[in-house]
Amino acid sequence: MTIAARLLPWFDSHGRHDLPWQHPRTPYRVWLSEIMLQQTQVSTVTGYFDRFVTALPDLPALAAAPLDDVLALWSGLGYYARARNLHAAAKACVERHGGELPRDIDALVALPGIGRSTAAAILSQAWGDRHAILDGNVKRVLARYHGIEGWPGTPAVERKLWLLAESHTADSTLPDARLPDYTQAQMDLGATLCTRANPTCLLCPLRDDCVAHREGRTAELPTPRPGRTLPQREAQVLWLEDANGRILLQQRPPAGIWASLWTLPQFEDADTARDWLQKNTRTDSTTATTLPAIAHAFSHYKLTLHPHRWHGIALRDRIGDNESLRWVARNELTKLGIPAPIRRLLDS
DNA sequence: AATGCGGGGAC
DNA sequence: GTCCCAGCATT
Repeated sequence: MTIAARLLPWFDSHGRHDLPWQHPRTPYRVWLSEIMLQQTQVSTVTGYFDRFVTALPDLPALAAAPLDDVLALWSGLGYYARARNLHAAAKACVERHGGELPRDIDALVALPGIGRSTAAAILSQAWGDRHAILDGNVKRVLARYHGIEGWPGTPAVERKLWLLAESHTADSTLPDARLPDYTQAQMDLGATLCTRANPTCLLCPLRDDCVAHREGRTAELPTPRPGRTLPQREAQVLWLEDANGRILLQQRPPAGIWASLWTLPQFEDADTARDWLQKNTRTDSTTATTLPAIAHAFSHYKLTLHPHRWHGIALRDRIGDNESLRWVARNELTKLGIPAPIRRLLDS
């Protein structure tokens, strides 16, 4: 029996049919959900999704919104390039595609933030077009089902998996009308049964034909990523408040970590922070409180933040040579894109 | 082909 | 603590 033949009946009774983007399942909502779900789990996304579509219910609304609004709606979700690309893609659709997402794989991939798998997921779910997806779930399912060796992050292994995914999607017994369900079913299987740790093979519709299950190797496949030790970095952050309780925020550079987001002024070491403070503020009659350090992990390094809080700060008249500093009232913080650990700190 | 890019859930 | 998640863009 084919994968689709086993998967579809399982999906009908055990798949997820109540995800927010399934009702209604419009191209815009499918697209937004796919972008939010890149490297992000469903449980994390649902709250952000509802808030986002309430604020920006369709593609033209997204295209017309200021980027700052989009980043504020994204604040805390991570990988902020997704939000910038989403916004840019919406604008491109208004200019080039009449305000709608194109129903074409190449036109979709040409949009920023949409790669091969995301384009396929949009086309198959929104329109029922026959395209294979290859996300983390499908990679894990196929690596086990076929007993594919090697870390799926390597191009050679990924090539293999794409070919397998395409051959299963080409199944002639898989009706056109069921492409949205087949696509969803693959992800549901990976997310609910064929999980990374402790998969529930007992309930799996594919287990009779699964190489990893047959050979007792589900714990070894897919091959894990080679280990890395993450470098450790430190930074000082200044939490400055003026006499009115407003907080001084600084917009980060357009590239790099937390690009274009608003954070507390951040420095590599205490000396640099002190110099900046003396040059740009009048701190004569104030004293600092040093707050507990904050540990934060990125995918490629660890960062320890050392916050220092000052009250009653006034800036000197001539302040630096850029426009990236802004006094922000506490109740205005929700309107800005602020990294999660900084927002947590300010809310504490 | 390798690296940069967040935040949190699961263990 | 570690690992990795509905990946893509850049180099």
